[in-house]
Amino acid sequence: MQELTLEDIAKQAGVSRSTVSRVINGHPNVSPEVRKRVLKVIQTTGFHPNAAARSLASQRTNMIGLVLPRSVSSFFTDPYFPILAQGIAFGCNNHNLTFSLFLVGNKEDEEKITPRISRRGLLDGLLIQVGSPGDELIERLSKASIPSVILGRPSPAEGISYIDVDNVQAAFMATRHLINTGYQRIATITGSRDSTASLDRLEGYTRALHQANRGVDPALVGDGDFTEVSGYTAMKALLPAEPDAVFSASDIMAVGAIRAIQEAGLRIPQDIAIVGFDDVPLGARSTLQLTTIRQPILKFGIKAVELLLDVIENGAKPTRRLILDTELVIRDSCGARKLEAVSVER
Amino acid sequence: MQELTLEDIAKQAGVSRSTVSRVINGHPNVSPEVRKRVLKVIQTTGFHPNAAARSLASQRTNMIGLVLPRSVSSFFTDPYFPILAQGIAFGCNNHNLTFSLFLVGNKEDEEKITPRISRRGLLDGLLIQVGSPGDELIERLSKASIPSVILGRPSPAEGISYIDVDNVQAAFMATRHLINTGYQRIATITGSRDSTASLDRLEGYTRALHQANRGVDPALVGDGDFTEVSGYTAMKALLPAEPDAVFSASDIMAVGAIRAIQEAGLRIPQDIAIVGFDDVPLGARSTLQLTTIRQPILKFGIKAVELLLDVIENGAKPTRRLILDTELVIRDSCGARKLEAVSVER
DNA sequence: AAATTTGTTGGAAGCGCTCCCATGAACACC
DNA sequence: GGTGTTCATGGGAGCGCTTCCAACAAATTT
Repeated sequence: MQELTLEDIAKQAGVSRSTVSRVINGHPNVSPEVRKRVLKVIQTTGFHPNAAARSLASQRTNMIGLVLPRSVSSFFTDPYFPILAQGIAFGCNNHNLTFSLFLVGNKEDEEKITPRISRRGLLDGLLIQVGSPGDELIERLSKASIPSVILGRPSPAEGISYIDVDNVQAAFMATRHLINTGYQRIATITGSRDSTASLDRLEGYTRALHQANRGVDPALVGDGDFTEVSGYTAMKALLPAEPDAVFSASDIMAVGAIRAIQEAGLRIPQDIAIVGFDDVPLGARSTLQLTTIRQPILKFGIKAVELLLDVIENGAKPTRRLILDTELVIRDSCGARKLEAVSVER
Repeated sequence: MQELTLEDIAKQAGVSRSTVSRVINGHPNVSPEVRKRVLKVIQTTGFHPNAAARSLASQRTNMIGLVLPRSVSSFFTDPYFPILAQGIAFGCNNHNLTFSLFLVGNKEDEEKITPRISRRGLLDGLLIQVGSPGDELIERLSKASIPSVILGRPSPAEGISYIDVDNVQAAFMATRHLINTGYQRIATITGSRDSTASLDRLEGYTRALHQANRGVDPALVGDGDFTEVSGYTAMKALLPAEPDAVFSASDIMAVGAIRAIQEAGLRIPQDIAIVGFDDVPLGARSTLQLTTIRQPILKFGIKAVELLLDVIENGAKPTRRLILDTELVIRDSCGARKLEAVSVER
C-alpha cells in the first residue's frame, strides 16, 4: 500500500516529479492551482517522501545525535540526564529533527559506536556530553569532522563549540548566600575533580570566600563524584571539622549529605545549613525543601539543539560559546527563610 | 577529506565497486587476497560507506525508534524510563542499530512526529510504549504499517506483537508474601486505572487474597497514578482503614506512601509493612530498604530490541508475545526478615 | 580433451529523491 | 511588433550505494 513515490504523485496530479518536489519542500514558483492540486493528492494518498532518498539527494538527514560517553554511567541515577534528553527531544521536535541517542556502555560499545556515528549520511550533527578526560570519545569524534556542540565545557576548549552554564557564578552566588546568611564554617562537597563543572563550582566557592576575606580550609572541602553515596561519605568525613553550612555541587550529593547529617543527630538548617546544585525534582528523596542553584536543564537542551543547527547550517568556523545563567532558589535548607521571617516580625 | 566513495576505494584497490561492496557487507565469494587488499585500503583511508545511500539501495536503515506517548510524562520523574532507554540502547549497540528517541511532549508534537515516524526510509521498526487509551498514537502508527513491538500489553492486543512482564503473577507473589508473613489487613495502591499493568497488578492482588479465602475490602484499595505524590495521597486516604500492610504498584508510589506513614507517626514495618514494584534505584529516597518486585527493566529493553528485529526480518505475521518473569526481593520494609531472624533463634 | 560446474569479478540498472538547466508561456518594454 | 524579462514547469543528471546478471577463469567431471 505504501509503495508510493514522488513519481506516482506526479502522475496522479498530472504534473512532473520536480513540481511535486517543489510543493513538498515549499519552494516558491509554483502556481497556486497546481500547488493545491498536488497537496490534495498527497493528502488523499497519505504520501510521505522516502527519507533515505531525500537524505541521499540533499545531503541532509535532519537527524542529530546525543552521545553520552562511558563515564556518564549515571544516566539513570541522576535525573539530570533524562531531563536533558527531554530538552533535546523538544528542541528536535521544534525543528523537525530526529533525535538519536548513543549511550556508550563499555569499551566495546565505544569502538562499535564511533564508526557508526562518523559515517556520513547518518547524522547532520552531534551533541556530545563532556565526560572525564579519560574518554577519547570527543577527540575521536571531532576527527570525524562532523558538526558538533559539546554539552559542558571541554577541558581544552579551543576550536570547539560548546554550551555550558556559568558554574563559577552559580557557586559564587550559593556560597555568598551562605556567607550573607551568617554562617562561619562553610564546607563544600565537590563533584568529580576531573570535570570542568566541578572545578568551576569549586572556583566559585573559593572566590566567594575570598571576597569575604576568608580562606579556604582544606578540612572543609570534601571530595564527591556527583553520586548520592559520595555525598553521604563526604559529609561524614566533613562532620568532625564542624561545619555550620555546606555547599554541595549537586542535589543528589546533597541528598546523601543530608542523610549523613541527620544520622549524626543534627538538624537542618539549625545545626548545618545546606545548599545544592541543579534543582532537580527530588521527589520524596527528602522531605526537606532544598535551597539550590537552578540549572535551566530543559532550556539547555533546547538551546543546544539550536546552537548545533547553527553550526550545521553556517559552518563551525567561528567557534560558538553559549553560557546560560543560573538562579539561586531559596527554600528551607539554608535557614535564610527563617531569618527573613524574623526580620519581618521586627 | 571525507569525500570518499565506494568507487574511490575500488580504484585504489584496483577492483570494482561491486567487489568493495561485497567485502564491506561480508559476502562470500571474494578471494582472500582481494578481500585483504580491499580491507587494507578501507583501513588506511578510514572509509565509511554513506548511510543514506546504503539505506536507499538496500531498503534497510538499521535504525529503530522508541516512542513514548504523551501520557508518559514521567520520563524524568520515574527512573523506570531512563533504565528502559538504556536497555534499548544496549540492545541496539549489540546489533549495530541506531536508536532514535521520540518523546511526545504535547498534542502539537504528536501531529508533527507521526508523519516523521511513518515516513519510509527512516526507521526499520518501532518500539512503542503503551500509554493511556486516550493516546491514538498506537493506532495511528500501526496504520503506517511499520514493523513494531509494543512495550507493555496494549488494551485490545489482537494482531499486535508485544513484550510485557507477568504483572498478575508478580502482584500475586507480593501479596501472598504479605499474607504468609501474617498480615491481616493488606491494602494496595494501584497505578493509573487505565493501564493494563495497573489492572493486572490489581488482579494479582485480588487472586492472592482469594486464594487465602479473603475478600477484597474496597476501603483497602487506594487509587494512584504511578507518581510519588499519588502514593502519598492514596496512603493518607488508606490510613483510617487501618491496614497493617500495603502492596504498592510502583516503588515511586511506595516512597510517597512511606512518607505518609511516617508522617502519621507509624513505623515500618512494625506498624505497617510495605512492598513495592519495580526495584528501581531509589537512592536516598528513603533510608528504608524496600521489599519489592524486581522487574528486569534492562533485559526488557534488550529483549524488546531482539523481538523487534525478529518482526522486521521475518514479518509481523505470527504475532509475537514475550512475557518476562519477575522476582520478589525481600528486604526490610515487609517485616519478613525479622521473622526469619526470630525463627532462626529458636 | 571436451563439457560441465563452481567461484570470482565487473558492468549496469536501479533505489527515490533534489536541483540545475532548458523550455516555453505570459507579460512588459521600447 | 520585436526583444527582453519573469515565472511556471518538465527533463535529466546525479547522490552513493546494493544487487542482479553476464563474463570469464579455474576446477571438476565425463
